[in-house]
Amino acid sequence: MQRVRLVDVAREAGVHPGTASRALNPDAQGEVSPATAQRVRRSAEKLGYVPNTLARGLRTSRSYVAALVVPDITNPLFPPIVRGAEQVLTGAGFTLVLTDTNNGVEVERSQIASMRAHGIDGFIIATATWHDPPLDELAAEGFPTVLVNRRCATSELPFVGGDDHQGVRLSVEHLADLGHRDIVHLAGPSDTSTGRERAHAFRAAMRDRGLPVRNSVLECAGYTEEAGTAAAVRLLRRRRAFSAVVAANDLVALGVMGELGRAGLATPRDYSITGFNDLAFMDKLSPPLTTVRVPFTDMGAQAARRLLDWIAEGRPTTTQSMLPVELVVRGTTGRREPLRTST
Amino acid sequence: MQRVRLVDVAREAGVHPGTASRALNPDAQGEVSPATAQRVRRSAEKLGYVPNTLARGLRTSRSYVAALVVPDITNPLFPPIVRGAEQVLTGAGFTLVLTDTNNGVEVERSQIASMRAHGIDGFIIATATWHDPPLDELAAEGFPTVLVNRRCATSELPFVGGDDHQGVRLSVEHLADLGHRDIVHLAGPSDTSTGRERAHAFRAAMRDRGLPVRNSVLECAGYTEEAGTAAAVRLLRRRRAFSAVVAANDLVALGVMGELGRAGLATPRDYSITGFNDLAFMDKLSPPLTTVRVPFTDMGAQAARRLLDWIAEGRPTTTQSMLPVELVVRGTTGRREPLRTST
DNA sequence: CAACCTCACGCAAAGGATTGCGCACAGGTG
DNA sequence: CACCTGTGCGCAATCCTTTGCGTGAGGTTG
Repeated sequence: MQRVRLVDVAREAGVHPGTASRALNPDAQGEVSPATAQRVRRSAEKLGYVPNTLARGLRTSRSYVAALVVPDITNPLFPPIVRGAEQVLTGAGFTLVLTDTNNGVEVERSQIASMRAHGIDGFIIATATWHDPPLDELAAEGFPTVLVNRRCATSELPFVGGDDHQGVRLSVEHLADLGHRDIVHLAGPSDTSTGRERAHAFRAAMRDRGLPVRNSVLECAGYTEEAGTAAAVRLLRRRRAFSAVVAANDLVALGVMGELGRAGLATPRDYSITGFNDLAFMDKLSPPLTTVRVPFTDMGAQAARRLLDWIAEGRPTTTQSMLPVELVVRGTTGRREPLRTST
Repeated sequence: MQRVRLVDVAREAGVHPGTASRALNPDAQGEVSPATAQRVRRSAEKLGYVPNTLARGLRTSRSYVAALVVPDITNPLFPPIVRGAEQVLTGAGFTLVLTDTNNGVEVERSQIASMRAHGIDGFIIATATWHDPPLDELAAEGFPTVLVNRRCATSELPFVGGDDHQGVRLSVEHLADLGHRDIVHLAGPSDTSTGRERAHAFRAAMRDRGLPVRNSVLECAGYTEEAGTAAAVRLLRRRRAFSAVVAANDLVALGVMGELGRAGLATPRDYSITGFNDLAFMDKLSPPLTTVRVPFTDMGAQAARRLLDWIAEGRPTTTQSMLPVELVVRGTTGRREPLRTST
């Protein structure tokens, strides 16, 4: 275990533990003479003193630990967020605890409780659903919490995410510029803010371009490839013409492309499709996916900074912030060709 | 903060805090009458008591926190490991702290120190380099630590990884079966166990098939796409015939395919190539990558179990364990065609 | 020279849970 | 009825650091 305690350092330096504490604590520099401080620091170094963060936390009720809650770390959009947050946090002397709820709201609740018992200083939450009681509770208590990527309906918690509206608008306009009129949106689940807002933005963008919006939105069961596949099945079954699809995200797009491919439809020949997120390797598909790039690393980093600010200031500093996104045009979007309906 | 303390529960139940502690602690069930225990538990529930893990940890020097150290969470091979470990850990009432060293050995050292100051109970390390002093230190102190994916030369720390030998052997034999003789291995960095061992396995497998091994191994600077690109440049510059390459991992393979493609060489027409790891989306490339599938989620889970065992038993339970891997044959390997040298 | 101020440091409590030790009481035995 | 055993529980120390308060020495001012 940790053999050397503050007392040991104090004894070595010939001072009282309290003095040693002050000497080592930058915030209390003024309260101890430079000479003594120097001596204490030297002793600490000599003995290899490492403060016991638990004991400190017990006294100060500050643990310098922040928790990041993700729905599924295996989904490639989260690692960059984790990384961005981790860099900022450790840069500020904080430690990151990570928890993966496996998309379970019950797990989310219990994990949040457990983390709080561990005395963490704040949360970064990437699992927000549109109605999310545990988060409302956090918000009500004023516990430092910032939402990332997704937000929820009610709470006034600070949020940092990508500019979904802009991303969808860019996609729609790009497709419209290519001559597409019958564009469908395979929306994300409506219990997520991203699902709702992208769908909303889609309708708005379509209307602005004078394109038909009736029955142009299908909701997917999740942000997964399987959900995309299922949505594509429904899409084909409708026997309704479409020449382009705006997918809720890259994974959904992948599922759609797979299913449509099985039905004999190829992109960009038979239809155009856009994704969202620009996950790793999306440029290596064939054809490479046209999608919206979201600065996830920045998102994680910003969320962490917001959280740190809140912890330092004692109250939330900003509310919502949207990071700019960018449409990256690749191979899955092309000029609209004479319509071909499904088999 | 946490309003309700053990004292509050004790008062509510009309007992001494010490008794309340025992009543709530499963390990001390025998020391308190069932009736009292019942009453205390009821009070605890009624008040919504959540034990303060810091205070408990301070006394017991057990924090129920384990740390996972990865070199770069953004590398798609790590998220599954994280996930596997996280599931097992939280299942056992543990919390996972994650730290990303950004491939820096100095960061690794400081993070390990910082984590220990936080009183964590053990480490799962995925950053091991072949010579890794911080790990030797951990090993020497007998601090619960298990290595995952990579191990190091010296330490006797428990290790769980994929069966690199088997993976490489399967790749080589597959290529040999397709008629390839001039196979090169683009090895991983020799300061990683995976780099060394895959290279070793490659030579052994080649020899066993009676294939030439002289100058057949080139070391890459890292496990990245860029390193693969650089290696491919060197490969072409040698102007030495080859018809197949066994890449150190998928990322390297991707880099190689990119560079060789720029030189006018296509797979599987002009050369065959195998990867290692079977990252997400590798089946969606064109052509889809032939590679070795490694059970990363299991790996993470097993590593976590080993760690938990060690913590519970007070000493390491097993030493090395290799998980079986599997060659998944896809589109980047084909029959050897008449050789074409580079431009 | 006395009264007062400042600065540096010591003292001890606090933070919340665990646990070894010992006491008291209930039940059993001679 | 007296004594003994065992069980259930209370007491207080402990884990380690931080911090409000107090004290003494040394210096300044009237």
